[in-house]
Amino acid sequence: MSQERARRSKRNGRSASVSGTTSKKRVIAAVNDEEPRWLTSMEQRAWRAHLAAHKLLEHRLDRDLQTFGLSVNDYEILVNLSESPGHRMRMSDLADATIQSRSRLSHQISRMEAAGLVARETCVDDRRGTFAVLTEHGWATIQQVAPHHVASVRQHFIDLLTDDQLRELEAAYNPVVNHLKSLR
Amino acid sequence: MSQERARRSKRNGRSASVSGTTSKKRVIAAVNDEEPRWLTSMEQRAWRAHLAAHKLLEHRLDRDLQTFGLSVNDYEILVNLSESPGHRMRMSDLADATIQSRSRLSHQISRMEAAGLVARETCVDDRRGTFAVLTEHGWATIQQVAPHHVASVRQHFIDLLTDDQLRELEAAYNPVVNHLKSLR
DNA sequence: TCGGAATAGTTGAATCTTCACCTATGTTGA
DNA sequence: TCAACATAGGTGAAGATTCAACTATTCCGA
Repeated sequence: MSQERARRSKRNGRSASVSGTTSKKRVIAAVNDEEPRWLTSMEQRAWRAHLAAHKLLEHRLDRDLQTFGLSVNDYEILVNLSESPGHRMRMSDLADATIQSRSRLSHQISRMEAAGLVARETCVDDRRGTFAVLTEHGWATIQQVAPHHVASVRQHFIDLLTDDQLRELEAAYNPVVNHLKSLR
Repeated sequence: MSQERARRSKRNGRSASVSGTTSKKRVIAAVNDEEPRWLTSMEQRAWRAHLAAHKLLEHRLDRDLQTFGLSVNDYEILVNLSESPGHRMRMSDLADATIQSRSRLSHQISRMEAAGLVARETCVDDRRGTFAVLTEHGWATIQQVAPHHVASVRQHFIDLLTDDQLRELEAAYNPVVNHLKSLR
């Protein structure tokens, strides 16, 4: 996803090879002490199925949303705002809810602002803060697009699974989500 | 993921509002005929768990790989090449295997070539073709990094699930993957 | 109450991805 | 056999994401 660190290293005159930071050495030691526990073929199939399904799904949903000039990221923002009181959220809360960096959200909101979907409002309680607020156009857009998006999600995902499978999937992922959120 | 279509529309002087292509009208008709089948709260929880888990996982794995100057995309390429006879694959096959566009792969391979991880070789059988080939450095890199990456995948995903859950997950996703691949 | 630390958010530059277009080679059928 | 078409891959520009650095405000302890 990002090769910036490597390039940065190069720019700084450090090679991308194994050596350098203390934390890296610690990580390496932790693994070098023992024989790697490679994935069994079953584990590998599950892991690769997850990766493939996600990539293909996101690509397909993006395609379907393109019809309306939206990306899945745009859609996610619109949904979050539309479900919030006053159709507004603090930037940080929105960044957390959509699992992305504040910087990325800031750029994204700027683009959506330019497209007339949202507006920024400064927060009176905490003058450092900013609200992202749904505009009329944003609200109209999400209402119009939502049925189509749900249809896509059903067609390409939900309706291909049984209720039991969906429940199992949720039960399986929740610990993963909690684990990873605790690391942030 | 991509707002390009929307912007392009704007550039072309067409609005991003609902109207325009024939295919769009068809899609809209298909949905407008009936009341949208909204997701049940169970379905929604499953869908959102999938999305959250994937985002968090990819972010974490990227972080862990950054230690070695690689992205998950780089890693995936290296794995595919290292598992192929002669440590080489045709560009198109590699693009299919990693589920990305040829253009994106081409840029990616150029960057990895610059980093000394892979090389391009022209194909003698089909002179339109190109092989991406693992270099010594690429091979050394994947061998060195793989144990750490597997440890990450285990720590943040595999080891948090039971064998049954993994099997169910694979069984659930395979139809989705097949469905979506058939659409491409 | 003052000054340092923490928090909220933005910005610019570098990198990565997407799209449309382009070249070169191979395939096919009239 | 040769013209039309299809396939393999690359390229440049525009858009999206990341990282580090920055401003402005708030918090908090001495």
